Amino acid sequence: MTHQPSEHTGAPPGYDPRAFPPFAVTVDLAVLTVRAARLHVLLVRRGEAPHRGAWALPGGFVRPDESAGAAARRELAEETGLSGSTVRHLHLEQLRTYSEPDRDPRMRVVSVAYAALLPDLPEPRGGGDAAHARWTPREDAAPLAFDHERILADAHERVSAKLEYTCLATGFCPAEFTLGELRQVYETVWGVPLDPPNFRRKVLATPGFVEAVEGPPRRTGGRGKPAALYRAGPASALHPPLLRPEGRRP
Amino acid sequence: MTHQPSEHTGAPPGYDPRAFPPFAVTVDLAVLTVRAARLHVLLVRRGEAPHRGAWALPGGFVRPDESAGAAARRELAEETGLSGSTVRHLHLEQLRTYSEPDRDPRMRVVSVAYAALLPDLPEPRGGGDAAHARWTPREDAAPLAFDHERILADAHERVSAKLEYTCLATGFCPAEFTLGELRQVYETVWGVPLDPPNFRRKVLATPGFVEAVEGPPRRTGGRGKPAALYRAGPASALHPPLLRPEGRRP
DNA sequence: TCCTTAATAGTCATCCTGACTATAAAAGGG
DNA sequence: CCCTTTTATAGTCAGGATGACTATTAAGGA
Repeated sequence: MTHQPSEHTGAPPGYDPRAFPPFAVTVDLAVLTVRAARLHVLLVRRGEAPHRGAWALPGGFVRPDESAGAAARRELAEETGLSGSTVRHLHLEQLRTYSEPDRDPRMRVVSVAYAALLPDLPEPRGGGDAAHARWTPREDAAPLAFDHERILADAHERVSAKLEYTCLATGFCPAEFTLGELRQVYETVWGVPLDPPNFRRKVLATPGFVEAVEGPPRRTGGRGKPAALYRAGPASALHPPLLRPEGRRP
Repeated sequence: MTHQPSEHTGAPPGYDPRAFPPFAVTVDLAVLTVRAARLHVLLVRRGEAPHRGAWALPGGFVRPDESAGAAARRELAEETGLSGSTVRHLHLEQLRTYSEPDRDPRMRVVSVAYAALLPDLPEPRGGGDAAHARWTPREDAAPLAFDHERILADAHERVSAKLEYTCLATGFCPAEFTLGELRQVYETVWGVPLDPPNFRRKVLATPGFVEAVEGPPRRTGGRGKPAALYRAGPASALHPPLLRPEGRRP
């Protein structure tokens, strides 16, 4: 990137280097969490045209002195009210960039989309007036403004895929969690039930995925035998991967 | 996205919707091919400051009326002289967007990077004055202008990963190819030798990956027993994946 | 003709996974 | 207090997939 306009770039001859085509650059965030065994996404209600009153993914303009990733973290902090330290450390994944010329009816805007995973469910308290932010079940997130349904679908697919070969799932969990909760994350994001013994075997057989927490098997909450607690381990990748059960042969 | 500047986006209060921060948007292309059992990348020599005279990835400004993907295809056609039809059909993969504020010393430029795979080795004949385009062995592609070494590294990693779970490798091959040539693609991109019988077994066991070509086992070229010919099949994904031999346990 | 090279056919043991069965430890209802 | 329900956890078992090898076939070159 950052090319000089010149003949071979396709710019018109005699093109002035400073007279580049002007674009606005924004970020859009697909912030996901697992809540009550359902995948939720953070949505805001638009207060401005176009799509005034419609639900949309949070986002905003990239400022002149920050990268798109920095803008995404700033917007995330503003929308959720999470502490700077929390936002600074959580996983932000750049999805892709959407640049169709007609994405925005007012002007040429390209948007860099990010996906973020949040542990539990801190009700969003927008930094300023953002009581307009709400957790919405993923399947209820329609219609959305602009091409945000597409972005959300891409985010969902990317997260589903990354669960297969990374330890990302622990990002959906609190600091200490049970294997049942971790399994719930997979089942919720993938939308399929998993066999508890097999899931347990696989997770425990992957070095560095999770670490046992010493204490008693406290923290039941519901019925059933109390489960042991684990925390996220140092590993970041899964070898071999934990594949979605899709190629099922009966 | 395409957001209206407003208080909750982080824009200054009273911000005028049209006075968005101005950015230039470019595309950069990591065009890869396998040539003489080595991975090559298409580089151009810069004729303008900054980095005048340095090698760089081909690319250029996105025009006001085209998407980044369309700009990438246009630039690719201009740099390689490939036919419009060829360029229109080959696989272009959006990598990610690079937006560090200091990427370009002259102005604020964000660049959408793409990776492309080309079959054999059509010596690049730039559309206009682009005799400045050259195939360069991937490991010789340094130093490069701007952050292009980083982009190239990201492209290499992305392609390596996609070879594992997609049929992308056939994109490096001509219309008809031998399993040895296909294996060569994997070995070259991954930089590791693969066991020929095992590779063959895996490829043939994946439905739709390749289809046998009827004719005689023509097209030898070198020594050894002549190999049967295949063409790309209809499948696009590999289930289960063909994983890189990295987690080797001795 | 002998040697080298590369494709292709098989073998074998191991690892991983999906499908199940069984046991343990809680909560809740009668 | 006993019984049922629920969830966690321990094992078992067969089949598929893979890595490591051996063997055979069919060219080219010296």
